[in-house]
Amino acid sequence: MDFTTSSRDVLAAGGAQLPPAPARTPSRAAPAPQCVGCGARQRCLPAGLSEHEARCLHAVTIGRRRVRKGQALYREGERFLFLYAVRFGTFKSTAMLNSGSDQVTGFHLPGDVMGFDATVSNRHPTTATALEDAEACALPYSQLTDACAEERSLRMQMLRLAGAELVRDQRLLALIAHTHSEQRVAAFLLSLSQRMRERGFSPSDFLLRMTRAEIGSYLGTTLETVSRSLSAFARRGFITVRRRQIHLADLDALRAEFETDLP
Amino acid sequence: MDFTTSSRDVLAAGGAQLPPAPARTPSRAAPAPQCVGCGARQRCLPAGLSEHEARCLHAVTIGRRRVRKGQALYREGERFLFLYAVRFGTFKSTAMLNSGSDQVTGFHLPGDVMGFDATVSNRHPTTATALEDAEACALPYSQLTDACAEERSLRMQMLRLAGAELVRDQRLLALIAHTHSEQRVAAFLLSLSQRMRERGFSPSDFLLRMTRAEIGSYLGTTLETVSRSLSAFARRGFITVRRRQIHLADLDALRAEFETDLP
DNA sequence: CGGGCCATTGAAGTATGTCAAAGTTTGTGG
DNA sequence: CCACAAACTTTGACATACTTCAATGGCCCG
Repeated sequence: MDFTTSSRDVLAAGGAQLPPAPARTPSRAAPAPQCVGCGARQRCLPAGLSEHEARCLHAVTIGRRRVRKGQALYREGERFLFLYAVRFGTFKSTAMLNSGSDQVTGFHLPGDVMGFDATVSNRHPTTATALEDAEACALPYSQLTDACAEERSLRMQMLRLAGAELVRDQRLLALIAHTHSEQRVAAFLLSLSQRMRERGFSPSDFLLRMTRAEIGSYLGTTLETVSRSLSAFARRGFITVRRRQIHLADLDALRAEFETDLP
Repeated sequence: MDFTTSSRDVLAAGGAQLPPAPARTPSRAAPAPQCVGCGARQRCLPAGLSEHEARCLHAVTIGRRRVRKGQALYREGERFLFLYAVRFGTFKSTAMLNSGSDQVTGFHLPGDVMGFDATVSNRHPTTATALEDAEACALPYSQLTDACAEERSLRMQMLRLAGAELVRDQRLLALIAHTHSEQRVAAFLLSLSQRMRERGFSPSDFLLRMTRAEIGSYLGTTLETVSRSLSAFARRGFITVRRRQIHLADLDALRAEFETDLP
């Protein structure tokens, strides 16, 4: 990890943590057979693997699951059989609280691999819901761990992806535990911007696929506070907001906002 | 995972999530050669593996590292070479914030395996410090992933341990994001109590190895609030506190406290 | 085109952070 | 072994960021 920028990537997705691809294949990951032509390939499971190394994925039968907006890819409590890699679209992960309400634990963009948290109990501890029409690859966990026997680099990639999620959660924890709400919202926007950039989208203009309430739940605050923070940023000229449409007019100002007065 | 009690194990350590041992060896995990005689064995890496399965750990040279109170086992930014399994003593994990102050990201008891968060970047993103004189096993990560080639169950155990930490962080996140400070402190005490029980210590009488400030940092609040919460519990007769010595007089009342008025 | 969801904004109440001071324990060095 | 210093904890008073409650308006989808 590049520690000089770590403070700016507080909420970066797991994929953002991957080291650069080996020099041999500088700008694109080696294609696993089923992955050829997938737009998310370079941020997904085969990322960073050589062609030879990715060959062991031949043995894995990868299914595709189309999910409509609002529908669940898997639900809390379901048996754990697959890891899921986002092909396109956006997902949220949620966990039910005692009270019955939902806590949002993550947002997932193309290339993200979901489901590592199910390895403990063989049940999914969260529900994954599509925030727009989306598609994911279903990776049979059993076959995947079998494939790991052959290729050391795949073994390490699996643990790396799990570790990436761990780091992401730790940073979110630090953010929520130690900053004020405006800084959290700023960090959220910066993180999303960075993830959009990494996926080839505009880092300064994008559509929020989640509601203010979902952002609030994720950041440990209320929808009103999120809305007020966005309005405050807009008033100060950092951003333009119109409903879900976000334009980041001054990324540096936003970064400064996020870095100020930490305890 | 047992979902009926999940709400009570909010902060449970990774080890707490392991499924029961196979019927063949009901009450003790199969010994890896170096692990024979280790008190933490049943909650550690070889937990749940059969004797045959644990044999592949032969090839792993396990070193022991003695650490005095206040000293670091590894530091943030150091190269990632080993996972560490706690033999005895208590550790805290901390990450430096922008401001230079430390955020506590976890407490680790015997049997806990630390370091999975380093798999992403090949650097430790946190510092592990002993809260009392302690000892840990250093597991060479490279050898460990090699050993995974042979044994499927070891591969799964590795991912399971990483996933356990993930679940723990997610629950802590939900706790901090969605509860008031007294509930967090109650949950912290309950979690510690549970972890003590799992390790064969008294679940109702134990010594806190961490300061109020460290608890506060971990729970996203201040040392004063932690102190006030403990005093409040004591005043209501749920617990007795004397400095670091804790006696849980009424576990059920504490659970009720923790479960009340979630949003 | 209408109903429901979503977002914005205001006003008021409150939990908790902050500042401060005193007491207690632990550790250290003479 | 004692004495002093440093670190930790407790408790109080005050300030404030944020939640809560409420009302309005806009947008989208059926």
